[in-house]
Amino acid sequence: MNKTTSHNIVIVDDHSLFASSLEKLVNSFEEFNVLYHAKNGKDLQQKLKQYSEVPELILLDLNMPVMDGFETMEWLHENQKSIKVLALTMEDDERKILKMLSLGAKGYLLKDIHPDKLNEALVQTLKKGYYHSEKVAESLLHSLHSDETEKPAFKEREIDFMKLACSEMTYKEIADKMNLSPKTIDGYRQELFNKLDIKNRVGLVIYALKNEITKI
Amino acid sequence: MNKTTSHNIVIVDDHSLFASSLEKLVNSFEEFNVLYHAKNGKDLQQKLKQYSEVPELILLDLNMPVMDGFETMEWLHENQKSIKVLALTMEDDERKILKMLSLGAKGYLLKDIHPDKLNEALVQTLKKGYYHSEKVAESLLHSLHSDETEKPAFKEREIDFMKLACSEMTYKEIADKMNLSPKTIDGYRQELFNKLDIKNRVGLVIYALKNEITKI
DNA sequence: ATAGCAAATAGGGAAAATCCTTATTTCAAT
DNA sequence: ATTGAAATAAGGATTTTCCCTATTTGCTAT
Repeated sequence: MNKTTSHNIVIVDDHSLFASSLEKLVNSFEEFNVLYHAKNGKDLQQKLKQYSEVPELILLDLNMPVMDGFETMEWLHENQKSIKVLALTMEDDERKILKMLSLGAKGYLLKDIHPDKLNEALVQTLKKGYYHSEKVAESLLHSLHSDETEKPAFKEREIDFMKLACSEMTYKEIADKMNLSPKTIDGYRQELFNKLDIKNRVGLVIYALKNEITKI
Repeated sequence: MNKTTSHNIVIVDDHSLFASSLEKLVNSFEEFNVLYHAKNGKDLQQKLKQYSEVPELILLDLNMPVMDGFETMEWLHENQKSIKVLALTMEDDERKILKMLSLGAKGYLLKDIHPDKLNEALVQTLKKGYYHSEKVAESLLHSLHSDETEKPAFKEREIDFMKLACSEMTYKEIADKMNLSPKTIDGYRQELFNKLDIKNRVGLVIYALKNEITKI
């Protein structure tokens, strides 16, 4: 094994089966070597301290407990700027892609990528500094050209209200819970109905779930 | 390599990166060898025909396009009874676990399982005929002991109504769409509220989405 | 055929949600 | 100090939803 040309990689993913499997795959690539893997951002921070060898590149999952991919990316960009990061996830959600790239990720890979493409992505990221799969590049172009206005900006209290609206509580009960008059809640409701172009509470619930304001 | 004690495995998963990675991992286990992997049930059917060697065991993902894990399990149980199947998926949804086991799966693994446990699961399944992780066993016990009655049986029209209720239509509009009197719709509504122990339409929407009566 | 039973229909009235307009307070920037 | 935006909230009309109860219709088992 030619260790001199072997690049060190770290995998961050809460699914240990996937992480371990991926480690085997990456190790099977000529030029790459997995140092270790971490369960989440916190675990990564600890392991970066613990191990003297610093990886050149991190493969980062987004959905993780404790400290997710976005928080982790933010921290890495602040504290470990020399490490290149590729996001690796199931979801091709346009907003998430943009968010990760804006936080400093060098690329965004989907988990249904072909193994050969992963190798290529790793090589290119180290060589050119970035990599984007066709699918992701397409998504980005689409988001540039689409004139559908992006998600409207919500105020904190509106978001709180939306979350509570996705329950069996009446507006009066929601008002109590938020320590506001029912009439204020009615104002939020009206404002949201207008902004989102919806007709009733079910429309609001559907919007909140589709846009992951809340989960059920 | 001692091929005589090596058991043949097939992986069915639409995420080729995961499938390829998992293949490396399984191949690293002494007693196991991956024959090939398939993208979904249809692909598996074709490959089973194509290759003369029949696997002893299949690792089967649930969420796949074209032909999902449930359909595939059903087909395997009908047509390839000698092949043992382990479901391998992210979701620890009790109903899905029960459904897979009732369709004849020998076990149900979660993708956050530790690699060593996967090896153990494969060994045990071939030796004892089944394997269940602690987490899944717990789920099963819970479902046995929980006296919450299982999903109530819905009438066709009730299901139609529930789907339409997950929209911005008023009950009157739903009645029009279903060619029924609004009062009949109100009857469905009432019946469902009682059956599901919910208070209002938002509760119904949440139920329908949680139980995948409909999707948004 | 007929008793039984579920599905469909429906009335009345109360409660909640919706809609529209307008008013007050707060707080920060000029 | 004044302006202006954001948050809060009231009045009041209308529609939708919710709940209880009752009748009619149509199928099915005996």
